[in-house]
Amino acid sequence: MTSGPGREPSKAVTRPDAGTMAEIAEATGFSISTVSRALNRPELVAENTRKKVLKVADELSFHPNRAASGLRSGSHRCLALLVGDISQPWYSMIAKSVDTVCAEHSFALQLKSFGHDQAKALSYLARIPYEGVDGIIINTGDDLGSPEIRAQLARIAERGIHVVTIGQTIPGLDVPTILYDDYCGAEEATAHLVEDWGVPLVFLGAIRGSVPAENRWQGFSSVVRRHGQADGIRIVTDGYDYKAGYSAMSAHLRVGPWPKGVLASNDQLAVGAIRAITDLGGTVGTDIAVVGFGDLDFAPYLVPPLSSVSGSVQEIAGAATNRLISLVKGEAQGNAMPPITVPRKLVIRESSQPPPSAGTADWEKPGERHQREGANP
Amino acid sequence: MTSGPGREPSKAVTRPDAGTMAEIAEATGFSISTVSRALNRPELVAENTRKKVLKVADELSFHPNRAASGLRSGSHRCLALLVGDISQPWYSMIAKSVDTVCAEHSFALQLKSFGHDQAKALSYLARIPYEGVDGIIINTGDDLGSPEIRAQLARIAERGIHVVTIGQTIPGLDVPTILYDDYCGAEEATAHLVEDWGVPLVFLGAIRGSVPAENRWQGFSSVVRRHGQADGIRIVTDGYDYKAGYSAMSAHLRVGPWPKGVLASNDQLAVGAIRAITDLGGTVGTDIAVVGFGDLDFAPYLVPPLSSVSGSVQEIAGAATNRLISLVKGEAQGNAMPPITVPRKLVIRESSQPPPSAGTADWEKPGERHQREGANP
DNA sequence: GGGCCGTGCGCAGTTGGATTT
DNA sequence: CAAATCCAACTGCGCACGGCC
Repeated sequence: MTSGPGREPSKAVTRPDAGTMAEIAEATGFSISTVSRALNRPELVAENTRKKVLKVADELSFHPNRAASGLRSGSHRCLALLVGDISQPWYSMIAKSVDTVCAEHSFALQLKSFGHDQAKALSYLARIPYEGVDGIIINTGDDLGSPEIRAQLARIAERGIHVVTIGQTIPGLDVPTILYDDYCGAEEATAHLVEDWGVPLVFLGAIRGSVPAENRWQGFSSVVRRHGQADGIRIVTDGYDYKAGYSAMSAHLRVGPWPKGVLASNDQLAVGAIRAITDLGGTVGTDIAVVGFGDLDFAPYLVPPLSSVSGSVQEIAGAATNRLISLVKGEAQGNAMPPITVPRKLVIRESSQPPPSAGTADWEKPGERHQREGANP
Repeated sequence: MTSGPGREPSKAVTRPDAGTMAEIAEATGFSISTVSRALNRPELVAENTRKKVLKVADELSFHPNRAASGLRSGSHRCLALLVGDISQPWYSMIAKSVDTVCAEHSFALQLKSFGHDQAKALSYLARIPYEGVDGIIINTGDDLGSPEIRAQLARIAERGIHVVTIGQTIPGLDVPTILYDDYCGAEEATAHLVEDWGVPLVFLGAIRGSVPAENRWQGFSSVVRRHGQADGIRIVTDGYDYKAGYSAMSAHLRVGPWPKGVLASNDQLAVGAIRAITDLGGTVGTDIAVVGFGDLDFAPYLVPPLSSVSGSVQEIAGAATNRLISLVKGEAQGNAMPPITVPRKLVIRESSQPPPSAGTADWEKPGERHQREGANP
């Protein structure tokens, strides 16, 4: 098989001309290590040689091989994003913002979507230490307090891989966290419903094990309680998608007196609820009010436009990513980062605008609605 | 600083007990290479030693370091997914399916969402050869035919990194592709509209440079032409989101006679269009029909439920990912993979169900609608 | 003398310390 | 001696070779 005195082993076959530091070294006459320093620590290299190296590097459109540089230095310039389910709008918006910030810092991003399946989350976490990842952002509504998850997270932290969470703290693990002020957001929305629509109200969505949903429920019930309604009514849904909202709401409406308003734990549930109400002959925004959480892109464009508790996704995801990158680069200490709480703000649209009885005139003219709407989609 | 005769260099500080092959070797008494063989090529190792190695590996919950093994072997067991915009439902559904298949094969997945920005796409592609990625799945409606993009793709292919595309072929680049039969899907939807609603009809969404949208437009106009309507009317939108559909549809409805029906290039545009029609006093499903493309999760739960041209995302994303993994593993040759075309199927809901004039009785009873609807959400 | 195993090198960089001017 | 550069070791793993029973 040996054919001639060629000095290359088997390399040229698989990846021709990989554009390595060795090539730059050969082209410039410097050693590989000088090339490396010229690129990474310019202050240690003479002005002139640095220029030469950079010039050749540019000509070869050289980028360092992530795997190789990470191997020795321990820094792979790569983050991981672990989310409940990337196909849900909320998580995909988070992913977009995280990806954007990563790209700005020329970090790569690994995606791990565990479909709200604890076992899958666990297996993803177990592999993290070997993935060549410097840090991980965790965002899910699911409860991460289980001993197995916490054990894996401890292992990860032990290996020097940094962790940042969005939306919930993990008991026993002291990592930077970005939170929404869901409690206050729910309070504001509930106050609006009580004042403009009255009681009873129902809360849609608090299944067990969801941390943000629990906060929203607490905010809701605190306001309801203040108005003499015990804790308020809680409709437990089987999941967080459109269908879950539809099913749970339908079931509730069929068996008892209708509430005056609904606060849903996210916009998908709200959409399902609106459909259920409509199906049963109700008119949302007239007979009954619906408010969602998240203020997804589609909220202003639904029929009727959906009121929702908004919050800047960019802000929350950007903050998380920037913090993680700071940690990874060693520019900051995790315990020196106070938790951030991002405010929520209620956006009122037709699905919960005060009913005709309490409202003003010109309410029926469709042309005008658009005017009002244009302001805050 | 040197305190005592400790024999470790500086390792223990940064990442204590990394769980390497060296540790397994030490624990079992075998050499590192034997451990490696026991794990990767069991047939070359004695039954007994293999068992011992596997046992210890399991106890240490050992996984090979991706960076290191990829460095030497050239296979990183990692794919990249390049999408137009991960925050759009379509792409996030694709991402979910791709992630799932990757996890099944214990491949990692890098996410690159370029926000429909050609420059960003280009910079992502330029870095691909250095990211430690074995292959890349490209899915976007944007036209990838530009010379710069094609040059980068050629470089990528040259490095032995495999490419698979979803939704469009790239001229001059012979890579496996999975397509939807958008042309036929549009034909079916348009035929339905013509027969049940009549003409004129409008097509919403064909901005320049979107390949699937172009196919949908062609399918639409071929049917319309057959009914003596020249090419049909095409409303060009400024993007693909809810807002674009709303703006374009509003503008169109204000200036001319209303069409009998609308075929939108995706469901987001359809939602925007429905809102525009409603705002201007129309009733979707009675005065005018709307059909979308994609059949997103929310379609059955909108008011009115949205007709849409569906197609299995799992099928398309799964096929693409499996093909790419086959290529990477060397189990197949790219040119031996015929293009797959996944069928589309029209799902009719209330937004385009035949109008009262042509329909039967009991059409107004809301309770009944749900019955009809329950069949196919 | 053919299974079984260890040695040594290479992958593409990074880094501490030695070497050169 | 200080600035600039180089040498050699090292990262975790895979593979060709060769040695040993």
